[in-house]
Amino acid sequence: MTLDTYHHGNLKEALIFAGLEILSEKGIEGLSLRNVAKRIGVSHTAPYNHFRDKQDLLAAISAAGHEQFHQILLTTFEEFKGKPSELITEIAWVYLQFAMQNPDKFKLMFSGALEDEQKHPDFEEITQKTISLFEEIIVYCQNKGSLEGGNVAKIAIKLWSTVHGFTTLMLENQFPPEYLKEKDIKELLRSLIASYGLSDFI
Amino acid sequence: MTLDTYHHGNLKEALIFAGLEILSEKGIEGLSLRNVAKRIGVSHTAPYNHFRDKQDLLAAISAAGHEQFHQILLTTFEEFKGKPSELITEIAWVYLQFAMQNPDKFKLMFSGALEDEQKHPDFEEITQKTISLFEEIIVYCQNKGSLEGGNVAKIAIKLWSTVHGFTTLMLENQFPPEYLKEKDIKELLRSLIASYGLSDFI
DNA sequence: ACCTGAACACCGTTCAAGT
DNA sequence: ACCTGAACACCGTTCAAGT
Repeated sequence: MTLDTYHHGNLKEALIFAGLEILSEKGIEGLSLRNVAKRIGVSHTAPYNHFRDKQDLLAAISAAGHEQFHQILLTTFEEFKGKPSELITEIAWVYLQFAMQNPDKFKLMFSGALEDEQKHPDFEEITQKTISLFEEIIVYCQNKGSLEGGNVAKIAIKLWSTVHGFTTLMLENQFPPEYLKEKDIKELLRSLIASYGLSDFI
Repeated sequence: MTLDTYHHGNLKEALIFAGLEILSEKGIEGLSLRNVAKRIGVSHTAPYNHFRDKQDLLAAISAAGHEQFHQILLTTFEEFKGKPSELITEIAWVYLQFAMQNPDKFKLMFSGALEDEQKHPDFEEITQKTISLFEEIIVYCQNKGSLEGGNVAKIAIKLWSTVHGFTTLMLENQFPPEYLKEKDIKELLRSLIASYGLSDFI
């Protein structure tokens, strides 16, 4: 109606940000195109000027989540470079924490709401960047002697599978209560990945 | 209209079966209450006589999937009791295969489309049965010396996390292509869980 | 007890129209 | 180039009504 709703300027970024808000407030079920449009006071068809369809908006929101996730991992890497024997455990710990603190964001990022990911280059790029960071951390730990040697891809698959599996099973409440009674979760995580050859200890 | 659509008899089972069909044909996105009702020629409100809401139908469909999954695991256990050193690998292999062959069924079963699972006793029961089977297999392998000793719950968490993580990451195409170029997947799975102390080999 | 049809408040998407 | 509003085909859910 009035001019300030017109030519919003950075409508695209506003839509992504609103999407992240709705995601944490109402979950992935409550995230609709009409919802995010209404939140920033724009017609429900306006998003189509910036996104091909809902999938395209979801990919952008997911990519924003991956940017945040990558930043957290990078910070943890820098922080624990001096303690290589604790580094992998710490990475696993922030992985789990990110998922528990942002459950719906994490689900959107990793569980396949995105069907044709290759169609969204921004998403592909940040995802590849995180995988490269994972590999960098693995090689760093190998050189410091706190992780078994050998093929990096194979160790990446092992560690990532273990941590991701534990995280998703925790997130979806699949573990029976008696599995989690014993110790604190961080200690459990540490023992999970201890099998992968932490040769020297603290 | 005519009498044969009336008093369908076993409408509840028919709805669950139709749901499983739609799930494998059109995926989880294409599974709606109106959809499954239409498939068996009943009004779109008829399901409400047998299910509280859509969640309740989804829980029943998921439970049916878990029944099938449990049967597969049980068969594999019986089949490989004579080869304890291969048993865990074989269980992991059918776990992965079930997921790859029934992707949307697997996602419905494990990724949290069900929110309040404790409200669905059938679902809870079959899920607990499968976990008990897992534990039974672990203890069997421990006694045969093909798996490390120690707390069963902890080993269950380890193995399940690894296999489930690998499976979901495979399912969602999260691994970059170069991770999977090397060898065949079953060999990769075997090496993934080899760290968990397969003391004697074939 | 079990099923139907109208009704309501939501969706994603397309399209002609406005600036 | 960017935004709007009507329109269409779908949803889940409720409710009065039928047998």
